[in-house]
Amino acid sequence: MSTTDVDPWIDAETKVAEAPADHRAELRLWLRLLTCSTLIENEIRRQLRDEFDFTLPRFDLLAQLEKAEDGLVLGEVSKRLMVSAGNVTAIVERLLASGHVTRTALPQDRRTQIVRMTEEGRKAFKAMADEHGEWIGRMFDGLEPADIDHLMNLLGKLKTSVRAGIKRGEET
Amino acid sequence: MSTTDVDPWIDAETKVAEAPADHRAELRLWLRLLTCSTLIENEIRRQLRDEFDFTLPRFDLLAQLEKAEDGLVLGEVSKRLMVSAGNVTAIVERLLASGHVTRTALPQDRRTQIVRMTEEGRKAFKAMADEHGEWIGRMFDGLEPADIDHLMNLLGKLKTSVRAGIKRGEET
DNA sequence: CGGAAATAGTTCAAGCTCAAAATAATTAGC
DNA sequence: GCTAATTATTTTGAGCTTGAACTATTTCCG
Repeated sequence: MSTTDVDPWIDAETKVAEAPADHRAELRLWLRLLTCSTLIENEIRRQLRDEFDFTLPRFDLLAQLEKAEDGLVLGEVSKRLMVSAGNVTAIVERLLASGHVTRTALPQDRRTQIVRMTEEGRKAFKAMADEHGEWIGRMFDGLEPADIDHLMNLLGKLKTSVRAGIKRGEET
Repeated sequence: MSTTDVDPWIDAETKVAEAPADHRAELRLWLRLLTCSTLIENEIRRQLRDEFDFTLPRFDLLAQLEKAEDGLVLGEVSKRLMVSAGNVTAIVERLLASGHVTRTALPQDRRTQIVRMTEEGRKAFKAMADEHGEWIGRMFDGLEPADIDHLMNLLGKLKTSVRAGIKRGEET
């Protein structure tokens, strides 16, 4: 039924010759990777909602602003969060309404909007980020420091590989 | 500035005594993990859309049905995909409209609905799954077999750790 | 048996997400 | 200087997602 039953030597030969590679191991790895991030992401959403009545997209946007001291141009936020520009517009709209950020047009180029955290935004973010660190710490608790290091390296390698693969895929 | 500069012996002592752990390395790892899955997921969405005019949630649901020969109860799909029940209802509704699946109430318990793939659904899924494997293969191309093995193990460990951490977090 | 509790799904309102089209402002080329 | 192309963002329409409230059905147990 499956190629895993047959002699590995023959399998390798036929595979190269005619059979399309099945990428079984890669697929399993992708599923496991997805499971991990879904588990973590869902837990963060839940906690953010229960503890702070806040959403993950809003938190993620604030996190970008925290890292960049002098505010960020909308397009830059979109790029960093890997979401569409229209999406950023909508989230900023809501953060504006809740008073976490301000939006100002750049005088020298009135097309571009700069988003900045307000003082209250900064305070609220700090409280959430502290807890957020605890949640992550709790979920990653079963990993040794060496595991963390190793995962960082391997995922770095994967990131590079994925970027290259996407580039190749776009040319099609 | 950071605790990484100081003597590790002193650091460990103060950390336990008073300073809240900052979980810096864990946080960086989580961000990298998230970047990887977002990159991969976005690419799969894009290809699914461009090549087949299909969405990832629909594809994921079909993938669950493919694995389970005799159809699946809605609640089981919800659990496996880690999404809400209402969400599954909506996606099944659309797959029903496009003819990829059927939905039948179980005679012995009329509350439960069983979803099954149709012949056309199975055919459409096969075509997409084949391509899907190629996309994954391309993106994971830069990883050695040993890397894949290693990542599987480490992510398995992470998965266990995360599940345990979530359980501890729920008790709060 | 008969009502209370549990279980399986659906509906709903709000928010997130995208791609495509539209708008507005700037820059480039003649 | 004036039009064309480019750039930054917003708008729009469709689909995904959630938690909470609701409906329908089954099970529990007195």
